[in-house]
Amino acid sequence: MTQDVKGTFGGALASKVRTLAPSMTRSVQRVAEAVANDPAGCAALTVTGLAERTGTSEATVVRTARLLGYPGYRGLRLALAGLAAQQQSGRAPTITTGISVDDPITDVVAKLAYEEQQTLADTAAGLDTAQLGAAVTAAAAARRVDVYGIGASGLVAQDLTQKLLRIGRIAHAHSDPHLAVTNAVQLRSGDVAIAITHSGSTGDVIEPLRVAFERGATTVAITGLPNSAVTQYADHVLTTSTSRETELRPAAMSSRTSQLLVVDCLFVGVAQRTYDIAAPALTASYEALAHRHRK
Amino acid sequence: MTQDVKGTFGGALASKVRTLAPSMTRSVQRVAEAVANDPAGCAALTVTGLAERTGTSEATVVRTARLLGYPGYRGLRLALAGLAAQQQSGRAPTITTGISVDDPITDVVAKLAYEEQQTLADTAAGLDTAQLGAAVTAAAAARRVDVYGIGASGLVAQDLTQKLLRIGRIAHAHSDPHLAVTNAVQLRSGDVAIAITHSGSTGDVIEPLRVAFERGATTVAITGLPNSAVTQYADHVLTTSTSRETELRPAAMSSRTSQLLVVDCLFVGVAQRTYDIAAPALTASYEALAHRHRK
DNA sequence: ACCCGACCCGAAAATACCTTTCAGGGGTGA
DNA sequence: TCACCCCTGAAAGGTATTTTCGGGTCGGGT
Repeated sequence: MTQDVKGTFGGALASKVRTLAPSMTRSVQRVAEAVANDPAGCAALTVTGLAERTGTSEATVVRTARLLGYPGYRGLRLALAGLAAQQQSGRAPTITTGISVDDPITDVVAKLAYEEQQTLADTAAGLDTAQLGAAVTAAAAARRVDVYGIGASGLVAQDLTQKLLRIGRIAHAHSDPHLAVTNAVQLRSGDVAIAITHSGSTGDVIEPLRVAFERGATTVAITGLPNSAVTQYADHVLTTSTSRETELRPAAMSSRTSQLLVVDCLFVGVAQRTYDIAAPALTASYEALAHRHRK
Repeated sequence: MTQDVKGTFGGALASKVRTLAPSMTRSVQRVAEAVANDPAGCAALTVTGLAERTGTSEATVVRTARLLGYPGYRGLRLALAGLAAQQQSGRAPTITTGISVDDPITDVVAKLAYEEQQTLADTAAGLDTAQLGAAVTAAAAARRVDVYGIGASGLVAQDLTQKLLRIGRIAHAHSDPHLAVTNAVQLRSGDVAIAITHSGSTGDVIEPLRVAFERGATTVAITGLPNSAVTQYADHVLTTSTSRETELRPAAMSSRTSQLLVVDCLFVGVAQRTYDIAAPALTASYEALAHRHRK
């Protein structure tokens, strides 16, 4: 950090200092300047501290605060803290670039959070609610729901399954391609099969969906590429966002966020449609867990 | 629940209050709520004033400030002033209430996306980067990393494991409590054990962490309640945000988002520290998958 | 050149505020 | 029912802030 770049902020306080400067005595001016140049730093100081830093006395500091229109140093300090916060938050949107190797950990957190937020916004914007509604309707009425996913998408599949089970739906997640196909054969009209694949071309996931499709089940594809292979066997296609991946943030990471949002929407939708069953089921599972923790 | 209008702002402080609320006593909670609901108003009050307003004593106010992570009331008050300033400087809160049964599907998508974004922001704001850095350093140097998680947290554990494996780290996820303990016994100094539990009181997850802790491994807890049981065996605690859950959006959902962000940060951090190994490993796994899709 | 008045300024007293200690009270589990 | 623990507020104890006050300096007048 360079030494006094801070001085150029355009707060109301700085202008007040400038206006009043001519009518100030030397010592008071020193204090006022210090305060205008580094609000954040001064906010952290006590009267005594600021007096020392400016080479003056406590009395002078208080006088300065009064002159600037505050009831005392306490008031000035509060205002300073506010300024500091604003200053800091104004600096936040400097996140444009991706994550690089030498980013400090603080930046990593900020950037990741920011990117995931972007992903969520993109997904929400790009989601076809008509398709989603259809998928929800089908899932809410289904005898059973099978979900296929492999690798990172496999976890999303399990997440969906866990939640559907919680609200009394019968759901299964399959990561094993063979078992998936074996189970898909059991499906028939009125059942629902959901395939989750970011690329849309994961053979191991497409295959069971194809089987389910041919057996007459309602099929749903959650994918980032709406024109990919998987969609040809899908009655409803839910599109996840394909945000750019950087070297340190592989595709799996952003696609997962996106997939989870879609899956959550699906879940909440189903819960709404089957509220009479879902609500007590949720309560029951909540209590069961609470009991477990208590013991 | 009271129906204060102001209470819906999404500051880091509000989320911290929510996070810690369960572990708070009545009086402290009263103070915390007052502070979260009206930062600006409280910033203008002295300890005595705030004590009177909340019908408690000065001691309690100071205790609350400490609990929220400030050195004393002075610190809290400064932070409050900052918040107040930020709040005032043009912020359109767009108060979205929770999701209700009769929301159309379009609203569900929008609200879910918004809430998850909030969760991300809160998590990022509340994450202790020093703790995170320490955890990263330990994980980057570890001989092996074991991750414990059950239920929804189990999926997060698997997610972390998958990613660490991708960059050449040796990692295992355990959802089976018995196997987890059995494996924990194998750990020793230089190894890392990570427990993921939202409530912080999941016995099946605490137990293996305790074992790992006693065997001399570096232990990390990822939890929403930083004062909970799990932290007593944790060298480093990473706090996830506890956003309010609604009936249709159970805790598992928001905690998952939060946990995943933390896990991602951990992953990226480790990838940075071990860049020479991580980068080629990522490329290799990417190509292996591309090849698989092509066929 | 000297004196006088006005005004700045900082040391120290006075006060307000914050923090800590301590003992009573209420709830909980045995 | 009893004992225990932990929360809680009253009051003592410490800082931080404010006020007071007297020394010092400077400019103008004699």
